[in-house]
Amino acid sequence: MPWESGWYRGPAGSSQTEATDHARLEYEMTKSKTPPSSVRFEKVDQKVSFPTLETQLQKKWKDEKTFQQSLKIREGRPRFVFYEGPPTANGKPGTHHILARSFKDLFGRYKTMKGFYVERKAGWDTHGLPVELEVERQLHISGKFDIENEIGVERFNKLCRESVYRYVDEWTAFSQRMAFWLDYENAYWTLTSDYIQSVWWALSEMWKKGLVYKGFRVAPYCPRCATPLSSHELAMGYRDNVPDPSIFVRFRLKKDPKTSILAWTTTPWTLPGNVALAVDNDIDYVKVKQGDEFLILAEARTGVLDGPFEVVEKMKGRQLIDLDYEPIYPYSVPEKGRAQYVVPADFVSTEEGTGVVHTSALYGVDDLKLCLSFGIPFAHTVDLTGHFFPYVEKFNGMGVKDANPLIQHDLKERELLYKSETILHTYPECWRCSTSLIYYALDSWYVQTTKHKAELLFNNLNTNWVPAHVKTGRMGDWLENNVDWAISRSRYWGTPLPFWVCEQCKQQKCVSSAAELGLKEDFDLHRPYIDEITIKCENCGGVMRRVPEVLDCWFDSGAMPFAQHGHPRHDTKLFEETFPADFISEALDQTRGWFYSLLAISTLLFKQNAYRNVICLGLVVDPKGQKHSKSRGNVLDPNYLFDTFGSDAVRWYFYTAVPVGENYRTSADTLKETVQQFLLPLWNCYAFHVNYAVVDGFDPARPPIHLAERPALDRWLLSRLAGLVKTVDSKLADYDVTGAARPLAAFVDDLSKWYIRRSRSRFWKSQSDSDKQAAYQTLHTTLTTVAQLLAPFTPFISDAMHRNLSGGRSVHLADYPSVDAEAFDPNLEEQMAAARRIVEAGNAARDAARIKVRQPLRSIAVPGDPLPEEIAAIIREELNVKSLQFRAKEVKLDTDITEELKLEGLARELVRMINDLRRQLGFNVEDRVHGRYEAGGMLARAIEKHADYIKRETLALDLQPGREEGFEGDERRVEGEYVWIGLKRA
RNA sequence: GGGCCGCUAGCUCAACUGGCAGAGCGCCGUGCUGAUAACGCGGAGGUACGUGGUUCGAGUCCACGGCGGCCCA
Repeated sequence: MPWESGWYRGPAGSSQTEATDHARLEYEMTKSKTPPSSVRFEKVDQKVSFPTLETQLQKKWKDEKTFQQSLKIREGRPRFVFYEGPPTANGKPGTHHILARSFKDLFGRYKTMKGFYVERKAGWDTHGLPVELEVERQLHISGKFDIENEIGVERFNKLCRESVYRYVDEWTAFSQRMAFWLDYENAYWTLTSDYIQSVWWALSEMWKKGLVYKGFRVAPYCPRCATPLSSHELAMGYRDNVPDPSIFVRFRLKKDPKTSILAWTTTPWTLPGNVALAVDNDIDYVKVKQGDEFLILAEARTGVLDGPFEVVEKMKGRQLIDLDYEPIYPYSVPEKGRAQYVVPADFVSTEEGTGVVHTSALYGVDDLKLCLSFGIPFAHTVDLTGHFFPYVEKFNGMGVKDANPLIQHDLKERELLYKSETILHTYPECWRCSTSLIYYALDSWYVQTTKHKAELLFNNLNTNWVPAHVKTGRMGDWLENNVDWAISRSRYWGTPLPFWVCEQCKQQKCVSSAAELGLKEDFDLHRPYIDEITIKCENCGGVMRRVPEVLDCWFDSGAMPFAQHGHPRHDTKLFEETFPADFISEALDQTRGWFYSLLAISTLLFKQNAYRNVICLGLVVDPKGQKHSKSRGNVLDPNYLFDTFGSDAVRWYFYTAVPVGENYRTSADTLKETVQQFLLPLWNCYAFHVNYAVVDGFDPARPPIHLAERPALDRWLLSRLAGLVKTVDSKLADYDVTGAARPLAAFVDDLSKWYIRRSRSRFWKSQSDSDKQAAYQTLHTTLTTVAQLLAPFTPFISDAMHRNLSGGRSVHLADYPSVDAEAFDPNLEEQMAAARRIVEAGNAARDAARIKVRQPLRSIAVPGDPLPEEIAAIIREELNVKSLQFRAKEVKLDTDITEELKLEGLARELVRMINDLRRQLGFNVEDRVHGRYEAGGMLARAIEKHADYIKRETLALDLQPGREEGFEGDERRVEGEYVWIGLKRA
């Protein structure tokens, strides 16, 4: 690994820190208001290991309590309110969790640096089916029967609690490793009594408004988990190309058994529950003859018939209404009431099937509605675990899916099966356990969100979504199709529903606190303990018992704005100060999850949304665009990324890689590129500055050289910097992270590839003049400012830089940089851009002429308007030409090399050779040397003529001909001639 | 079946309101280098998913279709 070695070498050795004499500068000191407090830089190792650096800083932050300090210095300032969407404390954190946490942390730090007080309370979502399933796996049990009869609810919930605690520790370590600053010590947990009671309070408020009701409703239902699924859970489990039977069944008419109505279904197991057939009044139906049998079906659907047929009669659907047919099974209808006849319905279509819909009251949304409206009696044929009841004798105890083929077989034997096929369609399965869902009618508690749909839409409209299209697209669309929120779950580990029902008079009551039940504060409000609490009915004096269900855990997390503070039992003021949130951020799979539950609860209780700004992130996927999954084996281990590249690299990747909202095609290669393209060049700029500053004893506390007196290159950089500060700050203010981060990357690129490239000699030259001082001051200001700009993005590397550049002060306690308007110089930036275009053309011309840059040339002529001399000088130096003319037709390089130019070129070759030798011999950049040489011809003349230049560039005190004892040397070929150079440290 | 997003070089991504298709990585050549495991210059590499339309002019706007992702049903 290239960046594997340690970072700081520790305090540098005295030979390195000792400022050399030539660096003792005489500055034109103007007035100095404060006595300069010298900053002593620590030497920086170029070969940095970011992971090592990060763990060292992590420790430092912990020891110095930097996070707490950053809050303390903003106490009393206006708040910026952030809500932490609690991760489910179940399962290990993955790379995709770094994404949302990077964005959350970014704004916490940014707003703190902007002077806001940004409390950040961690939170853990601790209830719900995922936790239960994990415990089921650990115990090797499965389903409600095992939990209730083998383990017991008490022990089961105890294990759920323990499981949650285990994962929270892992999450905390993970979050801190990626520098996600939250208050972990005062995290909110959805399982605490305080939290539960806040949730109860919310439910009781909704109850008072008449928004909570119990319904007998058909819902997607997992027979394995024995619980209905909410619509957002349902959304997670659709699977394509699920094979299912597709069968056509004869329903023989009572008055004419040779004639059957043909109905179609993909769920044979619902046939024992058949209570009616539905047709559309206005659809055209036909009676056809096949052999000696007659079939009735929609005219448009006769294509489903096998073999030839003869139409013997045409009719409208309404003519079929009220026809009685022979029940195909006797199980589904109680003794009283009329069933098993043809009814009209508006949901019948001729797009598939036969235009006749088999209706089984309890296993379809439309079915139940229809039966209720016609008063058709019905009874369940399938129990809560998806098995047939004993009175369904033929299939007693069978699971519904297993029964499908048997039912088909049975119908076939009785000549009721017209035909059977298999179809592939999209069908939902349980998002946790992958069991095929069934639609099943059962008791369920609902919050009537549809009553406030207009408000939900309105509040959403007043929320700032990033990216913007989510507001009216994904989220708006979802709200338009709002259905009442099914909040109950027939499970164990969750907030118990605080609803008590009287055994005698069925009176219902919603409780809002433990005290109301006469319970002490330390009472565990979970099942099974809460189930034992009864209260006396105010209506009839009877016994009220709690309903058995627990709460959808999305309601838990959606209640966090107030529940995290125990509102209203504790600290109502704190809640009011921190509602609504200024900012939240999660991945876009939360549209139907947390984004919705926050909006819904806040709208119902407080008539406004719980968040003002929300960043909705894409997903982390593999390089092919596929979602990470264990079965595909394409999971990226976050700890591998942390240990290999560091968390700054991962964060920076997420800020810059794609526009917010898009998916991240992530791999080790993309992270490696991030390090090489951004972090290493940044670090190298910093190391360059510090290491020369150490040598030269640069003191940043000295009064700054006035801007106007600094060279063009410095003024250009500071102008670019001013523009950068403005851009980054305003983009962050707009929650445009990519728009802020990418210009930062471009700036560091310019800094490295142009400013430092063109300024190197200013730093290593021996003279200590104001030009050198200006270079140091410019670079120091720039790097310090860049570190501050970067602090919210890459908190580790920026702090390492900032501490060393500013005498140990953490960047996270600094203010965010403000724009130096004086430095802004668009004209100069344009000139510099022109200069760089000229340099590009000039280098290309040199390349075409095959003349190396070390060989000085007399002149170059370029097109375009003249640039100021200061800029022209930069171009001449970069292109190594004596003169530069403008307004030429094309780039014209004078390629005539005179002897004088040749000698100069050779001198420059020798400088490079000597410096290379210095490096080979392990000399430090500031070491003075003695030099000896052996050369002939042109080379000797070059050395003689340009001795001063060579000595200056190589820090040689002397350069004498002849070999000598004690000089280490090297023989090389330069321009076809041999030369020997020997060096000795002075 | 519907909604949203995307599709540009081998890969990852740019291009303000329509105005000569770009960068980085990778590849080849070459140069430069006492900050850089870097950098400069040149080269190879493009049917901008397809079709049709609007326009003097479309990667960009419109329509239809395809593919991928997410969501809804």
